[in-house]
Amino acid sequence: MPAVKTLRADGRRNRARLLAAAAELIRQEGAQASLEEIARRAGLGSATLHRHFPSRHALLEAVYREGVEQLCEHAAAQPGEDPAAELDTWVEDTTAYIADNRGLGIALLGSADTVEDDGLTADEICVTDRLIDELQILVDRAAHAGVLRAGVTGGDLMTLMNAIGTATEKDSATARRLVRLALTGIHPCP
Amino acid sequence: MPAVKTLRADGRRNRARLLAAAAELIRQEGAQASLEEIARRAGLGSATLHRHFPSRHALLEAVYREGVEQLCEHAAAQPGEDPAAELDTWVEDTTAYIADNRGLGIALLGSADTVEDDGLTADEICVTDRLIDELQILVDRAAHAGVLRAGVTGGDLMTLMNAIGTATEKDSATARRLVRLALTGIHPCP
DNA sequence: CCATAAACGGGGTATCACCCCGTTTATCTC
DNA sequence: GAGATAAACGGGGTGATACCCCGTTTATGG
Repeated sequence: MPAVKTLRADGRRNRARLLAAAAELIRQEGAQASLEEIARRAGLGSATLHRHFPSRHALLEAVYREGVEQLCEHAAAQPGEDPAAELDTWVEDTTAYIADNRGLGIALLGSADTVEDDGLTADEICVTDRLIDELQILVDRAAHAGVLRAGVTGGDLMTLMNAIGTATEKDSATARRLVRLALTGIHPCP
Repeated sequence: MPAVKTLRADGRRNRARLLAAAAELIRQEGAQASLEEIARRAGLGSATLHRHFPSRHALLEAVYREGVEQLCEHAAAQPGEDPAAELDTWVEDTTAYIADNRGLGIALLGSADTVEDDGLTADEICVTDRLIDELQILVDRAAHAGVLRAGVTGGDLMTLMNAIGTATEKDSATARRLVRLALTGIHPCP
């Protein structure tokens, strides 16, 4: 028997429907979208939503994770030659994604301290780690090439990305411009 | 008769109580604090709160404005000699303030598009303008001194400040570090 | 001091998050 | 393949909330 509990077939299917409906509504209305409406659009009862995702935070986290996976695959598919440009591009693309998916980042960051349920934090860290792991590879490479200001961490950039992406909701062009602005500061001057 | 309608004495007093209660609760619970609870703490009925502030956005905006006034006075009281350092300090201080007053910035930025009431936008622009006016003086001075990268506007910095301040809620030390990180990019290299 | 309009707040409605618990359904065993 | 078993479901209840109607109280100016 597997260590991780496996969902029943209908459970998996309904969970996927909920995630799809949530992603759609969140893109339209932001992270405070009605959970009832999400369940309604998925054609399921609200109790089912709450069983799969015990809190709003858990649902947001799951939606976020899906996008993150896509981003990571996208990033992995584009190995660049210039470490600085590679880092910049990844950070810029990821920030634009966060901007396009309104409020996900801040909802995750901001509700971390209000989460009182145990066990949930583990999952959350998992997602952040997935992103930071990917980012840290680029950060290390840039640092090794000497094109990164000392003391800059993957976590710093992660927070910055979340910040800019969230503040420019639905306006990924501005997000890109601002992140580029902020990024020019992380490279030592020629 | 004055063009602006003046409030009755009790109206002014109760409005002030509501603002004080709102500022306190928002500092504790963030921008999604219960409006009923704010009215309760002010010792007033919820209808009174809704009469003074027709939407959550209007209330947040009023609370924000008070803090902004203080910030502007604080900034005006410290005329520096180095334009670059002066700009940096103002941006850093203001960002730290935003961080300390959880979610105010993003709540204002993010709900701008959901506001359907007319006339409200005018007030909102007013507050943003007050801050940007102050900022633009510093930006212009830095630009004139040649210590500002071309194309950087007061609005860019404003969004960046809101972004970082909001993402680092309650952690103004991190806010300061990140804003300093982002800022080093806005000055041309020596 | 009185008339008038401004300001108030109790209580209504609608919506929401979240949960209980009886019902349906997938899956496993024989 | 049929029945046992537990997993998954969802109708509907609870309590809290945002927001508003409307009868009552109170400030203010003549």
